[in-house]
Amino acid sequence: MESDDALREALRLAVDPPGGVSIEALRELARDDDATDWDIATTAAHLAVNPHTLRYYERIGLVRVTRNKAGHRRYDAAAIRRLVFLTRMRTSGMPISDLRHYVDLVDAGHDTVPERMEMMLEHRDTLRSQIAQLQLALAATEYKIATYQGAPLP
Amino acid sequence: MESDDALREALRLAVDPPGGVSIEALRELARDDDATDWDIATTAAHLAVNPHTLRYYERIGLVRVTRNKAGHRRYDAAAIRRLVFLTRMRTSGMPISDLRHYVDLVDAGHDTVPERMEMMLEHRDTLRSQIAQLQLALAATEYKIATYQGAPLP
DNA sequence: GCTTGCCTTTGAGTACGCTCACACGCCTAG
DNA sequence: CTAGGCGTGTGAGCGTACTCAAAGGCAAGC
Repeated sequence: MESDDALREALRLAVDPPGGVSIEALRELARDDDATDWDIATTAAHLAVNPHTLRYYERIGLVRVTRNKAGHRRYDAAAIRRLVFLTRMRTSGMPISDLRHYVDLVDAGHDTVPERMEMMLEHRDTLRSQIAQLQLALAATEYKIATYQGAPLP
Repeated sequence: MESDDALREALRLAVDPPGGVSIEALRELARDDDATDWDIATTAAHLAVNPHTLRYYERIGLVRVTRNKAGHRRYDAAAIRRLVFLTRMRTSGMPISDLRHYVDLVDAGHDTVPERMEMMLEHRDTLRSQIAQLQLALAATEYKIATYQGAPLP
């Protein structure tokens, strides 16, 4: 039933919000475990990033990706999960250097959990103030809109 | 009462949130109108930007700034208001090129109100999805934190 | 008078995060 | 068998938005 899979894939791509893999797609990837590894194009499409970016992330050590016998990248569920996390952190403004440090900590094992938590706590604060800033900007924008709607004022 | 002013200024600087002039400070600036123009250092401090950035914004035509007889910039209430708006738009990700276009429209007069409103409507949408993205990132971050707190899990 | 410090202009330099060019390899369809 | 399409690694290039360097001016305090 290959066309069935293709159809489901197309539907999923059409439905998923831009800029993120859906939770459902991720869950499905986790369910059948190792059979459904994605190639670089599929992965890039789901994550809404450039395939070049995925190669770049691997080059700088953010993810390790296995290869098939042709030497092509195959992204398994663990890699996708990490990439989802990484792209979320990136789109929320965490610098690449911090992410490199973070994955180094992950690779170093359980002893680094306190430092990782410290990083996440700090990022949480950053995110909260970012959201607050954006809400101010949104208010300013809506104020302008209201002004333009209300009066022919400059 | 110059030391009084200085004291109030210091207090205001201490209290204002980083990354923004307070509404109160702006209102006061508007109240006594032309007497309280700010120099570049004061303006930069209130807007939480580098003085170099203010010169840059003027250079590329985002603001017009008057000079005192020594040739130094003096930011009046109108300039500050525009800069507050500009920095809000910048911190919320509007590109400089769009801002240039926007101020050109403002300078071109009332006829451009529809296009300006169009820009603001579009930016409002951008902001809303940005906020949604950040809230996803916040949820992911809080999930990590909870994981690290709950179990000594990777 | 001279130093100190903040200001001026202009052109150049930097940081970041991709993004691309190039030269080549594998696999499938016609 | 060969052409098309997608993949590979590596070094170089790019866009954005600042950020700084250099050379000099003015004004107040010692």
